[in-house]
Amino acid sequence: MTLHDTAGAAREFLEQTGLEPTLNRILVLSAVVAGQRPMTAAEVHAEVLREHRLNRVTVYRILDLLAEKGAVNRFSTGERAQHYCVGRNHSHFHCTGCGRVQCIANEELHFDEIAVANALNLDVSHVDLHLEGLCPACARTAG
Amino acid sequence: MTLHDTAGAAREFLEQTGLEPTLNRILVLSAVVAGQRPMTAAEVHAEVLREHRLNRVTVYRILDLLAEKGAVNRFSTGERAQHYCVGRNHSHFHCTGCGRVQCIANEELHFDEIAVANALNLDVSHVDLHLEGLCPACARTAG
DNA sequence: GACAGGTGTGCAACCAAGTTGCATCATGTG
DNA sequence: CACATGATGCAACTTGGTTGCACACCTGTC
Repeated sequence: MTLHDTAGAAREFLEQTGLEPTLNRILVLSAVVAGQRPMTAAEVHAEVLREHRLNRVTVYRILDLLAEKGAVNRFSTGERAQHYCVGRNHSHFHCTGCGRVQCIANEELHFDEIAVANALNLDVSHVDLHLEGLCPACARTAG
Repeated sequence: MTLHDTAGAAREFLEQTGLEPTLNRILVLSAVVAGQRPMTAAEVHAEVLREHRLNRVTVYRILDLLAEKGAVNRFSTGERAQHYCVGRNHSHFHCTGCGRVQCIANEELHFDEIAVANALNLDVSHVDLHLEGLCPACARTAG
């Protein structure tokens, strides 16, 4: 998948959300959508740079905006950099061997996000389940 | 609870784990144990400094060591600083209003950490459930 | 067409959290 | 005592992210 494949949807989303669909925003959102796994801001920047030059500060600002509008999820793996991805009802597996992060459907984990959010008498707006361990490839090498 | 109340147990833990029970280590571990909620490295440092001077780098190194040995949990809230706490089978609630973080028993959330860890055919060593929202006090102010 | 106001972007400087390299000190062992 | 080992302090550095400010561009009004 390339940025071009996802640019249309990205543009559409921006318009619907009332954000001006500037080229930078379209490309940043497209990059996140096109990415096969959660990406850091630096990775998004590098990806967009392949076809259009823009400042890294702009990437941060756009990602902030998109996260705030709910277009992308922002989460932290415990490493320094935040990660960004799209989609709902999933959690993240972080391989401590190679550092890669992947999304895993909550269904597959038999994890009910809503139930957990409602279990407390607290105003929970966001639930984030983070799994850490070794991916199959790293487990083979380590084992 | 003060550092002195927890120092004995801290010393004992260090000895059992084969770590030299230096004063710095005892005080750092005591501070985390005595803390009512998860603390950042800077908070631990400040707490220990109240009664004994030590370098912030030493705090980072000791916390690393303790996390590695399993004496403390290290986790990330999405803010920049890592948080440290003790105890097992609990998750964390992060108030986006006041920034405070608190531990919540997994039982109370009806969350089965082990089941989630075993749901996948992956080598999961660590599960971390992060809840975000408004604590009662902040919800009152905001609402 | 001139001009005001708002928004998006670039650039340089900055900041906070954490890390690294190296000197020093304490402790233990032959 | 000589030497090795581990803990600590200190300064410098790195990384990811943020801020302040200038400028470009668009839109609406006169």
